[in-house]
Amino acid sequence: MPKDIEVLSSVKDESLITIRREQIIKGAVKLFKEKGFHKATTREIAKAAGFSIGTLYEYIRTKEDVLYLVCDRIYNEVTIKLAPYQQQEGNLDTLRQAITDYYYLIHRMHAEFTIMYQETKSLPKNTRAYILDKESEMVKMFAEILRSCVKCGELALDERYVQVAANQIVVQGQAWAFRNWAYKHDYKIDGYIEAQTELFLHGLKGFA
Amino acid sequence: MPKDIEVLSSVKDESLITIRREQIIKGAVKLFKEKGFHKATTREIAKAAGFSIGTLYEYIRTKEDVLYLVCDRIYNEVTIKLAPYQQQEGNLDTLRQAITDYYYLIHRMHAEFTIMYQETKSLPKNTRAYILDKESEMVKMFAEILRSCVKCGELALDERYVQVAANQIVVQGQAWAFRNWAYKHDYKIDGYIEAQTELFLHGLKGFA
Amino acid sequence: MPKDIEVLSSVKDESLITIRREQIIKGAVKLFKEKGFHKATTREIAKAAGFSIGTLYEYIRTKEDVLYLVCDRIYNEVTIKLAPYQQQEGNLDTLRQAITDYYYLIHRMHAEFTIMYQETKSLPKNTRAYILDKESEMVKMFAEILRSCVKCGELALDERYVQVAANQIVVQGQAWAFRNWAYKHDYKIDGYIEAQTELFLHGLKGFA
Amino acid sequence: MPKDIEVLSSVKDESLITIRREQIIKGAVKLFKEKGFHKATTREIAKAAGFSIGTLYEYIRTKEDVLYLVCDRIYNEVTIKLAPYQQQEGNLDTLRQAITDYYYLIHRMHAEFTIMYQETKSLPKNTRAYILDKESEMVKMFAEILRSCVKCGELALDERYVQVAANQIVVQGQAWAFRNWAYKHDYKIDGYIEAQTELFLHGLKGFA
DNA sequence: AATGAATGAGGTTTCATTCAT
DNA sequence: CATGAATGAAACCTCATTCAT
Repeated sequence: MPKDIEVLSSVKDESLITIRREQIIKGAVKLFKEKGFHKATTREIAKAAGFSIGTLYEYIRTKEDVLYLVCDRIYNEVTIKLAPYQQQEGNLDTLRQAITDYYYLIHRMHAEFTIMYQETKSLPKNTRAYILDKESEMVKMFAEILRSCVKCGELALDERYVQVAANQIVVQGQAWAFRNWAYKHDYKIDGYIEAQTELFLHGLKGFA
Repeated sequence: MPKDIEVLSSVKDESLITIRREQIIKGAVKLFKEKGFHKATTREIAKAAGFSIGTLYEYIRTKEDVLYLVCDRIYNEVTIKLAPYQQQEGNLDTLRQAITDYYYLIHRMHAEFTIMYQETKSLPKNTRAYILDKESEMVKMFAEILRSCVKCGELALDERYVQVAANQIVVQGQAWAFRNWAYKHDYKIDGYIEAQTELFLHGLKGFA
Repeated sequence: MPKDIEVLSSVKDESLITIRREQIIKGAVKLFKEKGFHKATTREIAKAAGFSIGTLYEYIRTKEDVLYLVCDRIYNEVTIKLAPYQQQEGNLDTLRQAITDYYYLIHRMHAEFTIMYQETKSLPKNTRAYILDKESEMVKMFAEILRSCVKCGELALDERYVQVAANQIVVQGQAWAFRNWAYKHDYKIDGYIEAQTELFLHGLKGFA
Repeated sequence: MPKDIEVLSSVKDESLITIRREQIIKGAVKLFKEKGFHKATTREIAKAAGFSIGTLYEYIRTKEDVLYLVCDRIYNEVTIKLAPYQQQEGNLDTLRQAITDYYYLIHRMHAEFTIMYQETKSLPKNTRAYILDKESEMVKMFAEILRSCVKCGELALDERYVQVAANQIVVQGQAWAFRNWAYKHDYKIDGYIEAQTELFLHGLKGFA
């Protein structure tokens, strides 16, 4: 379990910090989605958050902190959403439900996911590692569900391929966000989830 | 078929342009891979290419041109590599072969693919559209092969899902590049190709 | 009446803007006089104004803005100085007085006038048009005084030539600034004003 | 009499130098008129002249040389045109004729005159002094004609004011070029010459 | 004599960050 | 705690000039 990374703030009042960071994340997501992390200036971020540049720097230390805040937010939501599925015996229905929940979450937060996806490399080394750790955990969670399904006999998936399969679930979910330009004309989220799920389960050969 | 976008050069000698652009692409790929497009400076690009900043600007007009050159290069290679598969009747073997060729190409050019993948949004609007067009063509090509397999009876895939499937092939290939951190401990490219192919064809349920 | 052109500033405090712009104009005039607009660098302008390059750009948006600021300043002063003569019945004494006031102003601001005169073409199109408009207004003002003199019988100047005459007054005044190298050995401003006035009024033939 | 300034050339063939310089001047005048000396690049100058940048530098040593070539050309033409009036006894008719010749020349070469007028300050010190010298000579020539008129009794102009008068003739001529925007709607060159001449001779008071 | 590719100093402008108020 | 003016390093790009061919 990755250790939390603290974004330092010179403000003492914790509840205020929460409020302001909320504003920062909300403004930043909108901005980053429009123009990307690099083309968004700190002044614009402050403005989008609803306060001055000086105030912004009371709650973060560098521009990269803002990006981290956004990424961290995503994984917090994911963690909350998928908590029920962790360390629990499951079957194919559990898997289907986890995928559905995960994909809907991505759909709801597609702006955030796209940003994370495209700007991760802009994070400083340590925070970047932290984010990748979080992502790995998520993969691990899906891997566990897959193993559960194997254990209870509903799936016959060789252990060697559990990793690819779990990664695939995660990637194809994120693809709904970062590759939406390719899907939006032909699919809605429900159809996408259905198609992906069936493809996973039955493969091309058995798919009708 | 998207119309080519010309990167203007003030140098007249076409063969020299080819040589210098080659140097630019090679240097830029290395650099962008290391620090990303935005953190790489034009002077560094020039240095990595092996000449002065002034010379660099004899062969491009803006920094974004360099990124475009890199992206364009990728699709040229892809087009060449996958040309044999275009507009041709095929079966499951054809599909397997196309996927294999495509994934090996990505493996060989993983640096380039990662860059393209993460920096596409930094391209100016028109070149960005051009690149997405190229990507769409590739998806379309895999879609056609899939339809061929359906036609010749080796596959039973409803037309409604051809799009997702084709996109999935493409995305999972690219994932080998941009998500290598997740795969490199457990897979080599051959194993990855094999696993992906089998998953596609037989799905989780029938996979052993 | 030409509409004012706003030079945008990212600073909000209006009075501070006034102060800083004053510094900018003062420094720039000195600098432009010495080396001309093109050879003066923005960094030098900032230094001459007494602050950093970053601060300079808080109060202007482009180097051309500085030139515009200088030109605009001149016409503000001219407008203030010559306001009493506008839209008012006048006679030869009025004319003499207006010329005298105008020429003294030019003398006092000869550096500024020389700059405006030589660098006007460096202004971007719209601001350039604005400046020429202002100049036209000034000519028009002298033309009106001339017409007054005709109306009250102190002058017999055909309407067809009012334009040249008015322009001549303006040009010869500016010549004191931009052509000072030709006059400074033989004239002081008073002698110059006197000579010009008499030449205008009596011509070469009657001049003694 | 100012000593000629040599623009060095690495080409030996004198007649070729003459031809090429002609091309340079012609191209440069067109270019400078359009965008000014500073915004015109040497490459553009070379292109406008009809040859390569390398060749351009066979016939000049610095960009400023081009400007000097243009200015020098003007005074050569003026000298040729006004040669008949030098060191010769004259009367009012001589004066009228000299002015007319001079103003027509300016009209014909208005592009060149405007350039010289606006870019003189961009010349390096020594060539600039040379050009101002040439200008002074011209003023002196008109001054001499004026003195002739006084001597032969057709004019009653105090010696103290000969300088202003001569300068005025020169300046108002140049104004036709550099201030054409102010005149072109109301005058043609003939009307302008007539108006100026009459104003000079009879002044505002006696002008009808 | 003509060419044009190469050079790099230096120009303008941006923007993350600080700090006095 | 909030503000926003000030800072200056550093980015992108231009262009006068050279020199090998």
